[in-house]
Amino acid sequence: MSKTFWETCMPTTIHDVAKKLNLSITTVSRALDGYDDVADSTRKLVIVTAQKMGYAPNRAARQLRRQKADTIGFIIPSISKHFNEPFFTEFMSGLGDELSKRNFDLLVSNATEDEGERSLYHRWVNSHKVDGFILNRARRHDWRVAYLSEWGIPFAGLGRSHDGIPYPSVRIEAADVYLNLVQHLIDRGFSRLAFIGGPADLINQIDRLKWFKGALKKLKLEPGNLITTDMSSTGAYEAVCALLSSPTPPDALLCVNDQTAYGALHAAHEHGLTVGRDIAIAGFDGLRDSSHTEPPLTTLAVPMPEIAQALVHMLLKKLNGEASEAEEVVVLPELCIRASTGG
Amino acid sequence: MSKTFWETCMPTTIHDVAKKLNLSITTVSRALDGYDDVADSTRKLVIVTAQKMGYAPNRAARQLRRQKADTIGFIIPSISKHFNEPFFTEFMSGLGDELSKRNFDLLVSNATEDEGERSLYHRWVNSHKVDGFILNRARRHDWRVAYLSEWGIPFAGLGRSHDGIPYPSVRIEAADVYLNLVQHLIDRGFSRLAFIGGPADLINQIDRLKWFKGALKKLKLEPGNLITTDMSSTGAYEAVCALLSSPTPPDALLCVNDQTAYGALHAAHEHGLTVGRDIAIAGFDGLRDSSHTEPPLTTLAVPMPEIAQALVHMLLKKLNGEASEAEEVVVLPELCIRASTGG
DNA sequence: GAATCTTTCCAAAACGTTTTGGAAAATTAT
DNA sequence: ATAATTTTCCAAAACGTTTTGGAAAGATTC
Repeated sequence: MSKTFWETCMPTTIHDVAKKLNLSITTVSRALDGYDDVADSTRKLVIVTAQKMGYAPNRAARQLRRQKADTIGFIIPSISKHFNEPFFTEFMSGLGDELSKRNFDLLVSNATEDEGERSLYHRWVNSHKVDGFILNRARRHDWRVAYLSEWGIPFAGLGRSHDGIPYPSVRIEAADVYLNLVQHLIDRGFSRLAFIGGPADLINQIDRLKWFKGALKKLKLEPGNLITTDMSSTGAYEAVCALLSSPTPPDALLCVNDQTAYGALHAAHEHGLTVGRDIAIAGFDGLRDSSHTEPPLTTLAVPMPEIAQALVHMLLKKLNGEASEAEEVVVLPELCIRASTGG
Repeated sequence: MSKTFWETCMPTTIHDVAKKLNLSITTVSRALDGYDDVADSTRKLVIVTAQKMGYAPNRAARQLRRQKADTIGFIIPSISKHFNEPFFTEFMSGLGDELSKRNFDLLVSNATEDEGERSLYHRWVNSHKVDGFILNRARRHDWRVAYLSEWGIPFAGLGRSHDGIPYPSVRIEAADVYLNLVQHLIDRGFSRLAFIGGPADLINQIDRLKWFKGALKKLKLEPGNLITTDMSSTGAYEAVCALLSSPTPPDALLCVNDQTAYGALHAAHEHGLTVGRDIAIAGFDGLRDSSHTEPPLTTLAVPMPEIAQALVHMLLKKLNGEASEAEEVVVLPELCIRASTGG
C-alpha cells in the first residue's frame, strides 16, 4: 500500500513557523493576519519566513475556528439535468473569475437522482461547506428562495422570484432593446412573429415573453404565436419542426435563449428555408459560439462578467453583515444584429 | 448590521444529539460511522434521532481530524482563459455526477492573472482544500504532472504526458475509427484533406494528428495540409478563412475538436461553399450541440460519462492507498456520420 | 462462584487555527 | 525615581469531529 501525500509529507503548520522564529503561534498568526499589535520588524520576519517555508494556513482549522468556509456554492438546478448548457459555463466562468479575485472558492454540483437538490443545499449548509449560494434560473415561485430565506442562509440570485421575499439580485432589463429587435425584424420585412419559449414559470421566460408581447403591442402588431420547449437545442428543434409544418408558419422566431435558437436554426434549414431571408431567427444571451452559427445568430448579449461581478459583490457584502437585503442591480443586454435576421 | 446565518442559528452538532439521547459523543459518532462496537438498538436510535434533528457532521471538524477533505479539484488550464469551452462543461458534468455519487465534492477554478496557476495548485494542496486533482488538456511536457508527482499529490488525468512519469489516466484511442472517417470521406469523393489542429504540444493534438496521418498513409493518400489554431471557434474561423482563400484549397477539413469545427463551418459558409457537397468538415468530441449545426456535424463522439467515471474511480482508489500507479483506461470514440461530410 | 471472553460504551487526546484576556517590556509622563 | 501609558508578545481556550485505549456490564466457560 503506497503512502498518500499527507502521510509522507506533512505540510508546514503555524507551529513550525513559530518554532523556527522562537515566537508564539499567536504572534505568527496575528502577524500574518495584519493585526497592529505586532512590531513591524517581527511582522516582516514572519511573513518572509512563512513564505519561504511554504506555509499556508490549514483551511479546515481556520474554517472550524472562524466558522466560515470562504467558499460559495453553485448548484445546477436538477431540471437542467447536466450542466452542459453553454450558458452555465459562461456564467460559472464569470463567478469563478470574480470569486478567486477575492480569495473565495467556488463549489459546484449538479443534483443527482440519489440525493435530491434540496438535500444537497441542506448538506452543504449544515456541514459548513459553503458560506452562501448563487442562484440562477429563478422561477416564479422558487422553493430555493423560500428555503434559503427561511433558514437565513445568504444567497444572491440572477433573476428575482415572485414570492415577495427580498434578496439581492441581478435583473436583466430588455424592454427597450427588445422593441428595437422587433422593429428591426419589421424593417426587414418579417411580419408573422412567434416566440419560442421555455417553461412558463421561469423568470427568464416570463420576462422575455413580456418584452416580446410589449413590443408587439407598442408597434400595433397582431399578437404572435407562442411555442413552449424545454429550452434545449434538441427540444427546440423538434418543436420548431412541427411549427414550420403548420399551414401558416411564422416567418420570424424569437427564441428565449441562444441554445433554443440553435435548434430553431437546424429545423429551419431542414425545411429548406434560407435563414435571414425566408425566415428570421433571434436568440437571447449572446453565447460566444453564437457568432459562428450558420448564419451567425442575432441575439441580445447579456453582460456576463458584469452580472457575475454584481452577484458576487452583493453576496460577499451580505456575508460581511452589511445589510443589502433587497438590493437589485439592473443590467442591459446589447442587441447584436447578425445575418440570421437579415443582417 | 444584520446577523448572519451562523450567528443566529447554530446548526445541531454531535453534542446535541448525544445530549438528547444521554449518550457520549463517541458512541454517536461511532454509531453513525457504522462501527460494530455499538448495539444495534442504540445505532438505530442514534440514526433516527440524528436524522430528525437534521444533524450533518461539520465538514471542517471532520476534515481537520481525518486529514482529508473529500473534495477533489479541477483547475481550468490558464491557456484556455475562461472555462466556457463546451468540452469543459460536459467533462465537469461527468465528474460532478460521478463524484457526488461517492459523496465527494468538486472544487473548480480558473487560474486568474493575479494568482498563477501553479500557485493555485499549491494553495489548494497546502491548505488541505482538496485531496487530489483531475487534470485535463494534458501536454507533451506538462509541468502539472511533474509538480504534482514530485510532491506526491494524487491525481488522475485525461491523456498522458510524455514525461515518463506514471499516473492513472484515461487514453482515447481512435486510430481505427479515424481510418473509417477518412475512408468515408474518400468514398464521398473528397480528396484534398487538411487537418485543422491546435497547439502542437497538446496530447489531443499530437494523438489526433497522428491518427490523421496514419490513416492517410494506410490509404496511400498524399500527405494532407496542416493548419494550427488556438482551438477556439473564432481562431479556427480566421485560420480557415485564410486557408480557403489559398490557390488550391482543401475540400475536407478534419478538425481537432468540435469547437474548431464550428469556426470552420462558419468560414466555409462565408466562402459560399455548401458544406457536405463542396467541402466536408468533421470534428472530434461529440458535443451535444454538434447535432444542430448547419449542416449537422460529423464527429467522433468520446464517451464522456465513461471517461469521467474511470478518472474518478482511479483517483479515489489512489486516495485510498490502493496502488494503481500507472493504470491506464482506454476508451474508444464513436463515429457519428452526419451531413457535414455528405451524410 | 470465580475466571474468562464479549459486548457495549465512554473520557480524553488529538487535528491546526483564531481569539480572548492579560502580562512583560519599553516608553513616556509626573 | 515612580507612575502611567503604550507597545509587543503569549498561554490557554475554543471550534466539532474522530480515534485511542480502556472500563463496566453481561454472557460464557471452568
